[in-house]
Amino acid sequence: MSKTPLACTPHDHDHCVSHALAEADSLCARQGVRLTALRKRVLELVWQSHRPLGAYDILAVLSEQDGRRAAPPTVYRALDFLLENGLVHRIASLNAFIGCNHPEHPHQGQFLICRHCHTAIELEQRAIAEAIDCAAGSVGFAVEGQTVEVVGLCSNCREAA
Amino acid sequence: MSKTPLACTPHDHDHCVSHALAEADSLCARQGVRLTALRKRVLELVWQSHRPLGAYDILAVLSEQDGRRAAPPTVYRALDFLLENGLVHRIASLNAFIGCNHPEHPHQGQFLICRHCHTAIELEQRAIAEAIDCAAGSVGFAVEGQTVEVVGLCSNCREAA
DNA sequence: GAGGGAATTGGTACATAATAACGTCTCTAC
DNA sequence: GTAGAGACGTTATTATGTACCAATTCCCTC
Repeated sequence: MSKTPLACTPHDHDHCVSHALAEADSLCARQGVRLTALRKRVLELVWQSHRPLGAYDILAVLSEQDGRRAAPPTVYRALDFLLENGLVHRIASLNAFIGCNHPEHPHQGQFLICRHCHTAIELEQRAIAEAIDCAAGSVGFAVEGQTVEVVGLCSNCREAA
Repeated sequence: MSKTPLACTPHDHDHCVSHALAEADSLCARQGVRLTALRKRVLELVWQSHRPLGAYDILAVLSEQDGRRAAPPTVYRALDFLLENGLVHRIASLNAFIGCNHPEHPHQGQFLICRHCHTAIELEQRAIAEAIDCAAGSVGFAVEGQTVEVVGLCSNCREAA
């Protein structure tokens, strides 16, 4: 995992991570579910990375940096919890996870993934979701979940190229 | 792999598979690429299944039914070829492959995947693609590839439920 | 504070998905 | 017919994800 240049300054980023963690805390409290130390740490790692993070990347940090004796199920359980409670999203095309920008309301985001810097931007465009619902409805299909993942070049990397 | 009830009669289905294979033949001839026996067989297997088929499912058929000594790379190479030439699509959320309905022109379909019967329906809605392009464009993101995979209940399974 | 049940985590083993690397064969153009 | 490219066989390995059971922790009740 090489470090990616961050879009915001380190200070901004730290702030935004701690904000996300605080919001997760209050959200879990309201839902009556437990954001344990392990789960919080996994959430922090996912948020600290601007690029989607693989389960085994998380596992490596827990083992090597935190000195925790962790095996795959430990990480996947934490990720399952975070997914269920809308705190992270899974990017199917990358087998990776990313922090959710709007955990306060249930939704399924759309993602723009830069093939160069690997940053993922979360969108939440009703127009996209509606176009899908409409097309599905016209063939009698009842939508339950949408996966929208777009690969390309982000504006920064376009300029650099 | 349990058999799924087919949307069309077996005869129709056989017809549609052989039609797809014939079209693939002529398409490859036009492109100057070789649709070898192995590649054609893999394409046939993918087409015969209404549900997306995993690489290892294909591998099992090649080994057990065809008696061919096949290992994973054999299957993945054939699938790579078929993907490159637009003859099959990959469903990222299922790690599986499905025959392309419109191989004659390059495109990336959208897929409706029934969680009950596991059938996948390919859409090709410009409205969806355009909604995505538009949203991406507004943040300066240059789209190169779209993954749209929708899970839910198909009309047959809704009625049955 | 003690007991008990549920939730959480630790840990092993395994299942599934995909690729690397190298050798051999086959097809085709010349 | 032969050289070169492309296709396939083969072995090994990496990457991703899950089943299962044991040990621990948390929280509620008494």
